[in-house]
Amino acid sequence: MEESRIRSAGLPETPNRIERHSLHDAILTRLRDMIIEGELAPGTRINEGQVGAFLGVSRTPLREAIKFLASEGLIELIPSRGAVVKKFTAKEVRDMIDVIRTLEQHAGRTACATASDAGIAHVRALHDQMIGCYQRGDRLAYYKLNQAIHSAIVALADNAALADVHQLLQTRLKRIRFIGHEGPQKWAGAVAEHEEMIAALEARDPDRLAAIIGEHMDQAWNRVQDGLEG
Amino acid sequence: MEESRIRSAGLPETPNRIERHSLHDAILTRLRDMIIEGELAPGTRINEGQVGAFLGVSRTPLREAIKFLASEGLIELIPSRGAVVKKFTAKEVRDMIDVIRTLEQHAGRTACATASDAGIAHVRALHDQMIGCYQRGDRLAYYKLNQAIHSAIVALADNAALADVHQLLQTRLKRIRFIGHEGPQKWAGAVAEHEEMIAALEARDPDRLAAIIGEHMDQAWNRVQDGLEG
DNA sequence: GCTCTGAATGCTGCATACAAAATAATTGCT
DNA sequence: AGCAATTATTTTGTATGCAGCATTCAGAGC
Repeated sequence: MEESRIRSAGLPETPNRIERHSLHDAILTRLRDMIIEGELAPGTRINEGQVGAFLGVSRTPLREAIKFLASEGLIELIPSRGAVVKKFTAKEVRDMIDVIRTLEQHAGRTACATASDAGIAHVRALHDQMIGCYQRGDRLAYYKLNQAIHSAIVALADNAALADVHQLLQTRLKRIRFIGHEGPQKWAGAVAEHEEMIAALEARDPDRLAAIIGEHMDQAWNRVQDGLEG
Repeated sequence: MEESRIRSAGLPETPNRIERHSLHDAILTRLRDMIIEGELAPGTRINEGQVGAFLGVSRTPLREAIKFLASEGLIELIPSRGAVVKKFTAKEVRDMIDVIRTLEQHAGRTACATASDAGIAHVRALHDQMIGCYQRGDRLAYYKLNQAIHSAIVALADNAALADVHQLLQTRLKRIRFIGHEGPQKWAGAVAEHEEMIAALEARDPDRLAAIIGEHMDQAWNRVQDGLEG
């Protein structure tokens, strides 16, 4: 029962068909990726027919996924006119980073007080991996591990709501950060800041950790800003 | 490119097109209300056929609304088994309040620095109204104004992302808070705390404001806890 | 030449129809 | 009677069809 399903005739050769068991999750992830990677640029109106045919699914589950992403803030719903990929202004991006900073600082403080040694060691392990990526110059893997580390620190706080909202904003920003290619010296700086973060975490020094996170997010804003202005 | 808008030039800027999003928003609000008011109790499995018939809509837009609410965290999706109203544990509630405290404190600090006098005056006005509700013993109106005030303070920070995530958690908590009926003395305490909050805001004293918000959220947790156990 | 009007087209929003999965009911066997 | 297996029924998941709104474009009127 491999290919017995929908055959959208006459569309791009590459089978972009979806393989998972639940279409809902699959469409969701696929759409998110398409938005993050810029395949669906901000401001783009999502044509249900076209996108549905492209993904090889009918409009019904696609629309459900669109509604879900709309609630996540990646997509904007316009009455009787469908959905467009949300376009973020510079201020909105700065505001998002501002909130993420607040959340991570709070998470960090909590983590210093409550996290297990094993949990902290796990973050350290991720960090070591990331160092490897840096030395290898593997930007994509670095990028992913970077996000993973920030999420891991938030996870140390053991607060589902905190992790939720952090993840939400992180997702909204992903496309933006995906663009930001900092130069080598800034990259080195970012790595150094990470090193300091882990150190403060291992020392369980909440104020120092919060301070570094604050710095780190400021830098993130600078990098993004450069990327936005070109 | 100037978009498609400038057609009939003499008419009001915003066409009063209330409700052509019709069903989607309507179902959304209705479902949220049903959940908040307990008509759909936590843990309840949502039968699409029944609920759809009850609301007088077909399953298609209902499912879209369910997906939306799932993304908001009010509903949980279980593969091939539909949707159930999310049931929050005591820890989850405490964690949500913890995050809300952090967000409101940050909002308060920002507001002290950047809010306009008019904006602060508006919060004061809401507060005065709320006092009226308190004196009249109008719990429902008080409850709604209470939420409005907290949202207004967050709004003063002029940060859309902040407002978004705050609103998100606020919504998740609504049903819980809706239950919590504190006794008269606690109610009086809450009113007093609000008074202090507004005062600190008018004085633009960020640390004091943050401290009071912290206290206030601790109290909120107490009240909720009583409600959960009582 | 320009604006306005109205038909044509495409797309969204909703409902219905159909397929697959899960739950409930029933039968058959020990 | 108890339990397993199987069938029936309910419910979810997906596709398709249809009506109405929006956008476009052609032509009439100025």
